[in-house]
Amino acid sequence: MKFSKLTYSRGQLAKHTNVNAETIRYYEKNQLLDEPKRSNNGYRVYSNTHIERLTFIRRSRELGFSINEIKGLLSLQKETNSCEQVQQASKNHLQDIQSKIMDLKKMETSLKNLINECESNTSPACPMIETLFTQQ
Amino acid sequence: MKFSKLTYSRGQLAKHTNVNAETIRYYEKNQLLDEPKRSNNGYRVYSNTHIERLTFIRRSRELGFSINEIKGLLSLQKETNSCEQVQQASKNHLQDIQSKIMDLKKMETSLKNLINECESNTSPACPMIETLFTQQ
DNA sequence: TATAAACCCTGTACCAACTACAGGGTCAAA
DNA sequence: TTTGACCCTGTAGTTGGTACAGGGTTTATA
Repeated sequence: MKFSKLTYSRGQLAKHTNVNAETIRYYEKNQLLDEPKRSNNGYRVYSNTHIERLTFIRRSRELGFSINEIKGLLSLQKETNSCEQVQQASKNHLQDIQSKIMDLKKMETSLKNLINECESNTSPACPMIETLFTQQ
Repeated sequence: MKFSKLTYSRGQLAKHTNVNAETIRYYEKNQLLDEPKRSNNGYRVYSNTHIERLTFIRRSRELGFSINEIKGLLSLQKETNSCEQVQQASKNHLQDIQSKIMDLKKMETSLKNLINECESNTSPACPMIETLFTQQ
């Protein structure tokens, strides 16, 4: 990916990176994104470095990394020979994702069962509601 | 499940239902749980009805229903012949869960691929970080 | 050239679903 | 009697943003 311009306003950065303009301010406030220079009128002036970094943040968010995890990755990025640590952090995160998947699959199964009971229901009471009220 | 007592303090209700005592106050403020009577000293006094309802709420939360969805279910519970509506609400919710599962599985796959690249890495740079910085 | 639209700035409030105080009052047991 | 475990209220913090309000600037168009 090549960048033709050298500087960008907040709105332009937003468009280039597919990140909401307000979110950019949020990332700055939360120290994910460096404070950019300002032009005479006080407007933020971003560089290609910001584009790269913000793209990294967006991709990491899409992978489900939290803001704090991304901070960790960004600090590792600066170090050499940090690949193992990056790997370890990612494996931990992978486990989180996998356990979320398992939780949701449990929900899915339980919910499907309840819906099936409703499907074959002939009584006036709803078996789903009944079960939720009485189980455990 | 049989209840031996007729009334409960907030802490006792919390223990019986496995819901945090502060959460009970939160549910009351958000109109999920009826305001209980008060004793002379101002303490909340709960009944078995509250136990049942709070159990319903907890079970529904465990199935991933939102507070608003639970409000909907609780209002349906009062109506007769609402089983179809309950079913429909649950099917909608099931779809939400299933799309969350798919999203997480996508994350899982991408993350696994990135970790595998790290595994076979011999260069000083971390391929995961590189990819996150440069992709798209 | 006027003016309107489209930006940019700041700070703050809102969302969900809780949790965790602070700063008090009450109650039960040793 | 005094200590600890409760209870009360209101409010702030959590996560990852989004959405104003109330201002200033810049750009496009009539």
